[in-house]
Amino acid sequence: MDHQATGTGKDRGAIKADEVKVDLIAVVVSVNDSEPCVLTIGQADTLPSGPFALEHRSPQSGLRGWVEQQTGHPLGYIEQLYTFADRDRIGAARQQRVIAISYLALTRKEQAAGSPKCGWQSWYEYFPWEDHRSGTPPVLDVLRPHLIEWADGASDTATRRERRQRAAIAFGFDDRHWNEELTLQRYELVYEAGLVQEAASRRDATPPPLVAGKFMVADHRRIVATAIARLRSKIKYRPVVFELMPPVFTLLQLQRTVEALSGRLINKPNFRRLIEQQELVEKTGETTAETGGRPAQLYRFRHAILDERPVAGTKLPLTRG
Amino acid sequence: MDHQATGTGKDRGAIKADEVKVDLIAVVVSVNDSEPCVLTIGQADTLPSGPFALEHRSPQSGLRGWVEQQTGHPLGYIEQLYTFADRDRIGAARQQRVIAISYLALTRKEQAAGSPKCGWQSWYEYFPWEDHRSGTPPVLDVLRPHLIEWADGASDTATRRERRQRAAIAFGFDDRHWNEELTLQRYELVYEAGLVQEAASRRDATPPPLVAGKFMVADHRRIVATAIARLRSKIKYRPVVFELMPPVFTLLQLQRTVEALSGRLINKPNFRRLIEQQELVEKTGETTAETGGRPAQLYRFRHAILDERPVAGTKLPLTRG
DNA sequence: GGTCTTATAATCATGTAGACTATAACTGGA
DNA sequence: TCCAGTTATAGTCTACATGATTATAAGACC
Repeated sequence: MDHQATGTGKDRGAIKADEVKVDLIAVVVSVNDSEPCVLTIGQADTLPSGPFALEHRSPQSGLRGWVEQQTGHPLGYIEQLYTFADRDRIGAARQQRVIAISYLALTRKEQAAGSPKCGWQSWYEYFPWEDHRSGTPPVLDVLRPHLIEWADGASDTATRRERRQRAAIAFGFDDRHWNEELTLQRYELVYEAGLVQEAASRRDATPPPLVAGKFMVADHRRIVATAIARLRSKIKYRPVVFELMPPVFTLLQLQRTVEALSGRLINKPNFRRLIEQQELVEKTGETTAETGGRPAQLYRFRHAILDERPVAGTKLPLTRG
Repeated sequence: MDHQATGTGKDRGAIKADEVKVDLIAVVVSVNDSEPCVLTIGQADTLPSGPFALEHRSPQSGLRGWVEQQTGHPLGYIEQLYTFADRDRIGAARQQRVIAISYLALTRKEQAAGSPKCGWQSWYEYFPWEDHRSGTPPVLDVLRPHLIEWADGASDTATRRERRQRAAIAFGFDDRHWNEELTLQRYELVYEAGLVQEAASRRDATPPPLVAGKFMVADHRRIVATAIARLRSKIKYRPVVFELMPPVFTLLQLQRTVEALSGRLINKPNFRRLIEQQELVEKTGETTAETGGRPAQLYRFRHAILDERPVAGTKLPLTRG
C-alpha cells in the first residue's frame, strides 16, 4: 500500500532532496570444522552487498541476487539485522545520503562451490578476543593494558571511570564474568581506543599502537560484530543452529557448532540433556564411526517442532559461564 | 506540517532508478492509569512520521523532530524496530520506492501537553484480543469461529491444516497456553482472514465479515503490532519499563505497568521478590497513602545498575501463564 | 471498633541448571 | 589378547529459581 497516499493530506508532490541511496549488505555465516565463518569478497575485507534497485521484489530477494552474483552462493535463512543511516554514511562528494540495510544469513559451506573471488573467513580472524573455547585468549592480555591506558587518557575523572567500567563489564575484567553476547560493545571499545585499523583512517596520521584483528572496509567489521552478537543471543531461544547443520549429525557435532558460535565450551551431558528433552531432534537410527571412539547416533532436526510449539525455544546451557 | 522542507534544488535529471524515499515512523508508547497507549495523529489512525531528510544528523534525530513537530511531544528512549521495504510500499504512480524505518519510543504522558491534533490511544483499542488481564477477552469467542472458517476455506487439505495450526498456536486454542509475545503473528492471521478493515481495502468489494479493533492507515497497525511484540519480549530481559515510570513509584504501580504491557496478570509476591532481589530499585524512604490501603513504600530506579552489570536482566515472572 | 484495601513477610513444593561420576562401545597399538 | 585412548550415553547430587499460597501489618472508611 502506498504509504504517501495515506491521508494526512500532506502535499509531497514537490519533494526533491529527501532521496537517498540504499545498500543491501549481507553477513553470511556458516560453520566449517568447528570454525564459525563469514563470507567475504575482495581481500577478505568486504561483505557482499549491492544497491537496492527498483526491480527487486523485496530487499531480501535483492540481497539474494547480489550475494549469488558476487559469491555464487545461494542463501537460505535470512533475517534483518539493522539499518545504518548515520551521517558518516553520507556520500561525501555529492550531497547524497547512503543508508545500509544489513542482514544475517545462515547457510552451509557445501551448498555451493563459490566463485574464486570470495572466501570463508573465520570470524575470529577479525575478533580474536572473542574465542574463549581454549580459555581466555592471549590477545586479551595485550589488549587490556591498552584499554586501561585509553581509559586513563580521558581529560576528566568521570570519563575515566566510565571508560574503565565499560571496559571491565564488556571484557570481564576484575573477576567479572565473560559475557559472549557483548561482541558489539567490545568492538566499539576497541575502536574508540584506536586499537583497530578502521579507527585510524579517520584520525590523525599517527599509526595505531596496536592492530587487533583483521581489517575490514568501511564499517563492515562493525556489522559483523552486530551479526555475531545477534546470533549468539538468538541461538539461546530459537532453533536457528540447525540452519548451519547438515541434514544428519551427531550430538557432539551439534555441540561443537554451538560452541563455535558462542565462543565458549559447553558441559557435554547437560547439553545432551537439554537438546533431547526439548524434542528438537530425533534419531535417524543410523550411527557413524567417523568420530573416533564409540560410534555415535545420528540425529536429524525435527522440523515438525516449528509447527507444534509457538516458537520452539532452544534452551542452551549458556547462561553463565 | 510541511514535509518537503529540504529542497536544495539539486539536478534531478541524472538520478538513477536506485534512489528511494525513506520515511521515519514512530511508535511512541506510554502507560497511563494502567493502560498502555500509543501516540497517534489524525483520526487516531496514523502514527507520527516524516521523510528522512539530508539535514537530519541521524534518523533518530530526524524522528525526534517529526514527532515533536506533529505532536508536541519530546522523545527520550528510542530503539529501531524494523525497516519495511516490500514492493507494496512503492509509490504506484511514479516509479518510486518508499521504505520506512520504524522506531519504538518510550515516554511518559505528562512530559508534554501535546498539541490538539494528537492523542494517546490504548493499544487494546486496536488489538482487543491482546488484553488478558481480566481473563480471556470476549472478542476471542467471536474471532475464533471466523478464523476456523477462514482456515477451512482453503482449497487443499495441507493449507487447511496449516492454517488451523497457526491459529491454534498464535491464539492458544485447544488447551494451548496463551503466549503474549505472538502479537504480530496474531495480527497477521486476523489480517489474512480478512477480519480487519485494512485487509478489505485491497481485496474485493465485499465487506469484511467482522471488523476487529480500530482501523489504522496503511500498515501502521502492523507496525504497532511489531512494537508491542518487541516491547513484551524486551521487558523480560532489559529494564526498559522504567522509561515509562515516573521518578518515584510504588511496587504495585510498577507491577500494573508491566501487566498493562504484557496484557496478563502477575503474581504479586513473586513480582516483588524478583524486582527486589535484582536490586533494580531502591527505597526513597518516603511512603504514599494515595493507594487506598496501607501506605506503600516509594521506590526509584537505580540508574547505577546500568553501569554495574552487563545488561541488567530484568527478569519478570512472565514465563508461562 | 469492625471491615475494607493494600503492603509486606514468610513458607512450601516443584523444577531446572550446573557439576560430577560411571559405564558402554569402538579404534589402534603393544 | 590386552591395554590405552577416544567418544558416546546414562545417571546422580546439589543449589537455586520459580510458582503458588498463607499470614501479618498498617492505613482508610463507615
